[in-house]
Amino acid sequence: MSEIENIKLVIGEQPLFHECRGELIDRLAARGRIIKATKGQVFFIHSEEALNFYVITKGWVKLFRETLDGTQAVVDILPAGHMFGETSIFENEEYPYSAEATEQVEVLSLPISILKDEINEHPEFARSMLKTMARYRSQQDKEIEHRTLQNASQRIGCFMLKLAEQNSNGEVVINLPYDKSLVASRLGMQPETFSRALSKLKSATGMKVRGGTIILENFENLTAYCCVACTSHFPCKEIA
Amino acid sequence: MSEIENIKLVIGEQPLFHECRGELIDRLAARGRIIKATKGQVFFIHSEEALNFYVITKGWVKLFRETLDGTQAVVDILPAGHMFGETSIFENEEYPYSAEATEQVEVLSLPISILKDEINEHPEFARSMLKTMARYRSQQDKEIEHRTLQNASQRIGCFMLKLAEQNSNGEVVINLPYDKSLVASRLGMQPETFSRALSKLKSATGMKVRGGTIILENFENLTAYCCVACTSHFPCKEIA
DNA sequence: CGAGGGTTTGAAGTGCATCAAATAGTGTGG
DNA sequence: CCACACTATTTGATGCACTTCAAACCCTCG
Repeated sequence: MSEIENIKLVIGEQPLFHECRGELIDRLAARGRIIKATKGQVFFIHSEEALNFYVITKGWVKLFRETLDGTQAVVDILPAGHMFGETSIFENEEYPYSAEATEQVEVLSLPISILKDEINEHPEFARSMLKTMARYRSQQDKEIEHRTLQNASQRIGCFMLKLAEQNSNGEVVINLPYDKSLVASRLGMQPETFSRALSKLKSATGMKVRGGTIILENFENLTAYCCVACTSHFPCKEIA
Repeated sequence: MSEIENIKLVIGEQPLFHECRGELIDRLAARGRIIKATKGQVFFIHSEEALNFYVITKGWVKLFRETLDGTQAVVDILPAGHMFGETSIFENEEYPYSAEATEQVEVLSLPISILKDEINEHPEFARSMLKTMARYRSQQDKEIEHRTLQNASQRIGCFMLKLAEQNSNGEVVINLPYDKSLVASRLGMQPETFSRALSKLKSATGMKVRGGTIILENFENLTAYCCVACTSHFPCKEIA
């Protein structure tokens, strides 16, 4: 498959571009570039001039900001299928955070100017962007809430619930998508705290932990533990 | 002035409606209602069906969510000129939080269906909503960051910086817009913590506190203290 | 003046961070 | 396939920041 065809495919899978005509897809694809990155590679840094936005096609990308003394705050860690850097159109053309690969990552880079034109010219596109943004916003709202109402173990449990799948035995299986210390930073805690909080969670819910795989008899053990300190009702995995 | 005229005036002042033609303003005004509320009065509660959105014309409105046991997380506290409940169009027609008056408050209530129509029919409107939402989002992002990187005193200082005005003597004057305990909840801390953190801030920066009024020799004392633990550079009061 | 909220202060407890060190896990080259 | 090097994770000990509960204080307003 040619690179262009590949790019078209990737773009076509984006919910944001679902309502777009083929003509736009062609235009985007013509100017897109696939970038392969290895762990730690930086795509752009905070407040740099924003020329491109990115669509993740493989791996996980960490968004973060850091203070002068190097302490960093993780904004989010995004999986394949998500975009980043696209909000720069609203932020004086500057990236609002830094972005780096957490492992072997593949992204599609697209010029941000196209986005802007598209918003102005195609109302359906603006609408679909509005929807995407609203969804993300309500997720971030919840994030703030969790940081104030939940303790470390509950945040971990809540994070797991969003990843949980029920297997054929009726057991709940959870696979952490990346390193524990990365999960820790995503949840705003130290790796040491994560480790200790996880063992507390383990003894509270009877879950079995082996590396990044967690097995649990049923959801209830976990929801009873976590969702007490949350204002939403389980099931709440409206990530889509 | 008639109520309708009054309502039109209020709507006209909303950045969100700046680009809208008079015809829409008329339509909105015809269906708007002014509501006066006293302290503690609830406009709507979390997950209730969303029929109206609101524009604050006087006073402050607290947005919050609460867990089953009554613990509450303050999402935001909004001043006159801001809207709330408007994001429900993207949240299955449910309010994503509860809203109550923090004091004597006046709001304009408008049917949410109009918003939805407007987005679909007028691209400029969708764009302006997109911009509003993006701005708010970057604010909330910063909020998350502050909760992880700043301690209580720094959060208070940062909150003050956004309210600071320089007076004719070159002094910096800050007036807390509402009760200290409300500020505390807005910043995600207990009133007691606020009180103690404020005195620490006082001795660290040499500020003078009398009730809700704070006077400071210059910005630098405060920025040096707070902005160390932030990834943005002062001045950062891009609230608009 | 007195009632009631808001605010401050004190004492004690909890949770998370930090620093340091041990252990488990992973991938590499021999 | 093993040993080594390196990283991720766990564990321990200690300290600090914030919370909690309790009580005093202050301020305002009827």
